[in-house]
Amino acid sequence: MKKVRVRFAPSPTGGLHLGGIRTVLYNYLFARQHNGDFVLRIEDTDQSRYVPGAEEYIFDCLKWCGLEPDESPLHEGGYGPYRQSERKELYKKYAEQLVKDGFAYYAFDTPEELEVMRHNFKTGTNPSPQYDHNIRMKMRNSLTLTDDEVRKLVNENTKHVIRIKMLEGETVILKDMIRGEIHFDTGIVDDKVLLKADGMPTYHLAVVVDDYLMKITHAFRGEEWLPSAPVHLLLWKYLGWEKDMPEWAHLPLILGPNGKLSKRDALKYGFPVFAMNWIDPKTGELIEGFREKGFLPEAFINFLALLGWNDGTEQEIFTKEELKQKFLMERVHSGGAKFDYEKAKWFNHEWIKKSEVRSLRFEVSSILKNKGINVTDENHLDKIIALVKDRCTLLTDFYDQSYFFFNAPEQYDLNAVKPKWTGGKKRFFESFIEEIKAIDIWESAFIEDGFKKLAMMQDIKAGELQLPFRVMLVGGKFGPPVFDIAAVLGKQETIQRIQKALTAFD
RNA sequence: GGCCCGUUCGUCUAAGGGCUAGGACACCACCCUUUCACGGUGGUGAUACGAGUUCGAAUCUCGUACGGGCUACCA
Repeated sequence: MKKVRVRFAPSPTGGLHLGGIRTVLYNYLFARQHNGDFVLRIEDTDQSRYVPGAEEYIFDCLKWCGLEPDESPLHEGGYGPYRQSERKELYKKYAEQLVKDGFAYYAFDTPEELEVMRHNFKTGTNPSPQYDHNIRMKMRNSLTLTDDEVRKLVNENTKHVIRIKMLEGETVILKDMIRGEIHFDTGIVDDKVLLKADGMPTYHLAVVVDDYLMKITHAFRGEEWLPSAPVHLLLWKYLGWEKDMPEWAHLPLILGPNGKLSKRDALKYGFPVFAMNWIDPKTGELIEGFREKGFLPEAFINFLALLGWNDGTEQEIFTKEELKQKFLMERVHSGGAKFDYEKAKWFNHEWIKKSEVRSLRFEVSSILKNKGINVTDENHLDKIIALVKDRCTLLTDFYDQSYFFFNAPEQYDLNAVKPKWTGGKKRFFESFIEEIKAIDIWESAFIEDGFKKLAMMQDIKAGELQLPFRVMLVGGKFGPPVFDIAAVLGKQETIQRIQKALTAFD
């Protein structure tokens, strides 16, 4: 049996968005499930749109998600090079072969001539005429020119492309793992350019040649490729490689509020669409990524996997290991799924709650550090994380939920305290300071016990004292249970904060 | 316009001819908690429409409507 090999082929022209990463994810899961290879190939043949640094960015994203490929420009396997620009000659060879075998032809039409053609043939019922069997005999190509003319043009280095010659009246059948059989009439597909005038291949040629040469067994890509699938199928056939053709699966699209999810949606609706921060090279705009927004990679992978797939049970929280075991391409939906940021946040919340304290240490301390809080005592930090993690939806929430452990309040929510503040309550806290000094075991339950006993002795409801106590410790009506806060703060700090607040309350 | 794909609560989805169409997010109410959350209990809410096949249709077939994608020397 053939070893499973899947590939992902990003183009370094933009950020890696949700749909792209989900495609990587499904590729990755499938490969790992079958002990196969996961190959990353870079589609950089469109030099005009190439963004320097985008390749590194893609690798960083994959690393953060834990979806690193076995073979790529960075981890060479036996089928390199892995950048299409470095395989230029290869594609040319096969394109020429197709011409020789009569499956493709040279076309000398200039962009301007194509423009004229589209304009002239445009009608009410056909707003976008294609370069197809209907009009190719009206254009300048090796089918309409004589052999001598063609030879002359080629020898003079006239700019030309190679186009596939799509037949008329044939039916191509695509077998898709998700969608079943799809029938296409070859006559309705245009004569796609295979090799561009600059000698670079288009996606159509490259994907077929690379998949063959790299021995790819399964090709998973987005649904937007479905309409050009017949071209690829025919190419496999024309090149004589039909028996090696991979199995196909066209993944449903991830939709935004209106249509295919785009970076516009990110800007407009304020949710991330990229794994990591991405700076638009054209506008210089920063588009925030899931990582920077405060997502755990485990949560990110989890909700992405569930956007278009489920295992048939009611389980929603999956580890990568579980996904690897349970993922089934046949259970991927055929309909597109709208991205719901609220649900994505819920997944993150679940993952933060589920995470061990020690696995959050690094992220939390760097978030605090960014806000100017340097954590020195790891033990102290662990206690804080344990206390507040259930209240954090995003990692960045850790700052709002815990800054008061590191800095005594400068201001107090006096409106919450003043109206009910009495001399009796003031005396209570003065004596509570003494009570605290006598507490041997500084733990939440003992502090609470001492607090309540003292309140009872002074004939004040303990409940009425808790809010002032809270405001004394953190400055306002927020935070975890107040005695837990005191316990984490420590005896000395608690006393100091009460004293400081007592003067502020007068 | 043509071609292709799709359509179950607002959103993600389960149910592959047979209980009252199930779960999750969001929303609402109550409980817990003298902060805010977490948590718990409950609630509102869906098979796009029309035919056909069948004892029986969300499920199969056809049509319509709607949504999406493609229609580049971009991927």
